[in-house]
Amino acid sequence: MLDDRKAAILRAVVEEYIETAQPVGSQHVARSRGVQASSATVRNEMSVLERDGYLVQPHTSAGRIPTDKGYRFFVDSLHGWGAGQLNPGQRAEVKSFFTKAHGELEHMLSETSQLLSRLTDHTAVVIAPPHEAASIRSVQVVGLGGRTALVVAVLSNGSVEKRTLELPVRDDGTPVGDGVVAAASTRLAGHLTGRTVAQLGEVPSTGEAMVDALLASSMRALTGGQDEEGGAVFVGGASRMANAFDAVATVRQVLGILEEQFVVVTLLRDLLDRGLTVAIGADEHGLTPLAGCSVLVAPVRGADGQTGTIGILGPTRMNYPQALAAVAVVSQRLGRRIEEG
Amino acid sequence: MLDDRKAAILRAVVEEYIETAQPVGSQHVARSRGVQASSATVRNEMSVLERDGYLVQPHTSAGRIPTDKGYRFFVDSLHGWGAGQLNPGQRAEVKSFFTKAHGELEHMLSETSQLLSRLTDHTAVVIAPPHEAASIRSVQVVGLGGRTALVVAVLSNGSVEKRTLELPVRDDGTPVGDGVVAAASTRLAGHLTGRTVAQLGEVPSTGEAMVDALLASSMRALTGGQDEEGGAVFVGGASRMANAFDAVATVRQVLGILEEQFVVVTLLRDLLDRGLTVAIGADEHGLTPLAGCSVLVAPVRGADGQTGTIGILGPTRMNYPQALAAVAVVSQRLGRRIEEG
DNA sequence: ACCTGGCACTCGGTAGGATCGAGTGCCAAT
DNA sequence: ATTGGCACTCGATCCTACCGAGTGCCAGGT
Repeated sequence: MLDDRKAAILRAVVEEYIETAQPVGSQHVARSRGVQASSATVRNEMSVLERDGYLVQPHTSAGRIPTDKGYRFFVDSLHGWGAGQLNPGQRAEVKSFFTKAHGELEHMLSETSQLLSRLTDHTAVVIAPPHEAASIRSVQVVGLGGRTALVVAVLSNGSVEKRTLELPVRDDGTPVGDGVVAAASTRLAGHLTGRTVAQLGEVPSTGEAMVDALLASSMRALTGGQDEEGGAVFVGGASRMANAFDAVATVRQVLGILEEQFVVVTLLRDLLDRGLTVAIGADEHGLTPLAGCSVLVAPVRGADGQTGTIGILGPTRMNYPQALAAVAVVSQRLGRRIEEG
Repeated sequence: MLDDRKAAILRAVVEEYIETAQPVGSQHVARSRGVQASSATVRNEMSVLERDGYLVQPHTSAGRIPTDKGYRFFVDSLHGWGAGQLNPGQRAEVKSFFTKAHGELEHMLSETSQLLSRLTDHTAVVIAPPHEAASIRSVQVVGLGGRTALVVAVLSNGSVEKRTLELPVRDDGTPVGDGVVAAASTRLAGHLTGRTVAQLGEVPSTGEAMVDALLASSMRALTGGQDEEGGAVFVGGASRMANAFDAVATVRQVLGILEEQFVVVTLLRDLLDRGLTVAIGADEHGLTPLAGCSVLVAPVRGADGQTGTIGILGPTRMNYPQALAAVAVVSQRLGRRIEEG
């Protein structure tokens, strides 16, 4: 693909550009270790790299900047060679975070997104594991006093799903009473407890019309709301996006995307499905408003093979080794932590 | 305080500055309707207004810009005179939103924050009503399979509280079984159902040690986590903050504040307590990182006298009449909607 | 055949200077 | 007390010159 020297030069350019955000010239590259050549030679090589699409010049007689393809080569060559390490302070931070972590899953995931953001100084995203595989530990129908009731399901992974529904009304126009609600509740519990969310099945008729009606709407509520497709999204450190770009318009655009949870979830899931861990630029992740951004993902494997997702979003010129290391270690420890419950 | 002409001039300056974001000069003011004077007179008046702290000049021989004090006078004079109206399109949007609104409270509040943000083109905040006043409709302890269990409480306002806890262990080191969990669950339900969250009281001893231990830790979990003080925070349209300022550093700072839920909640609650509906600049809202920002709040009164909060956050040079109108109508309709359940 | 030092050239960025014009402050006249 | 007039200020804009990092290319060396 690229001979050793070209690769070394390209790596040097990427590294320096990531650090300085300035176009890098042949002299700097020639001086950098790992490259054994005069600036003139480097110039020649760089012009070839440019012709091959790894570098661009912002304008004639300026240094070179990596293209998305350039970054891609960089991270690929990185991937093989063993990623970077977190510095000791960060390692300690991660460790103390996960030993102190406790309480609600949601809360912990939210905190995790902030941790990851702090580690990388970029925006982090954490997506809770979907609960398709989880089994139902308890279901309950609770009347709320008015015409409305709530179906509450507790899942084996500790999450709680709830749906509101309208109580069926009797012929005289009044909603059904506590007795009917209780009957439906126990019957629902009897038939659904232990099943997985994915396969709820049917609850056989009781013979009592009102109870059946309530059961039906409960089931509808439970299965209906499910289409959210995967768990909640936690975005941490969105404000750090403002460090990444100096055009306020760009910041706006990126933040706009981050507000659309659906888009974010789809993006990360899609990348995982494609087996990518890092997507560089719009060509790879497919979101034109995120041109100039890279996305980094990792699955979080807990028990039961259910997987959550974590990722970070930053400018294409981000510190990939550091970010990859952070994502890797956090995904690993978070997975372990979830497994423990 | 200010004679009529000065007031009119000040108003004219504020209005034009809000619209154009440019320092406004005496000629523009003289030409604006509501002011009957030559530009020379306006100049004299404006220099008085500047001496009194209502206006500033960014630099000599430039137009004037309102100070926070100037904005304050403006919104006060507005307040008396009857705020602005939403335009018909926006009215329609609000109406259709609240007729279509359905489902989970949380989901609706989140959507509402986005609605409010869309209406005002600023960042909106919605805080769910605290559930101190709500009564408990159902409590349940559910074992999760490992050493952990979940206490789930359904409240009369439709919200669900859950806390994880460690199951007590028997002498032989194994966690207590389903029987104990069930016993604790029913006992808990018996004693707490119907009470308000604020006054949970004590659950009398059962005589069985394991059950008592589980009851105790359940109660600790229920009362302990309560300190979150008020409901969840929903921030809508944070990305619009990037429209308000063109210094990326400012945007960063403001977004940073928005990420600290506690600060946001405290801010809005504090303003409500002080009886303010609009706080202009750091002097009034007290957050130096939000210098150059105004905060607009309104309570959302639902049933039971429990109140949520909505607010918007924007640059001091925001369209106050429009924003006030939007906040007012949304708070009103949201309150009504919540009351209905 | 490949590197490398040397050299002319390019072009963005910065600094200095001239000009423009919106806006002010002040004064004298009404 | 108000207003027209006038000199003055000062940011914004434009132009020019210049600097320097960087390039492309060539000719000489290994």
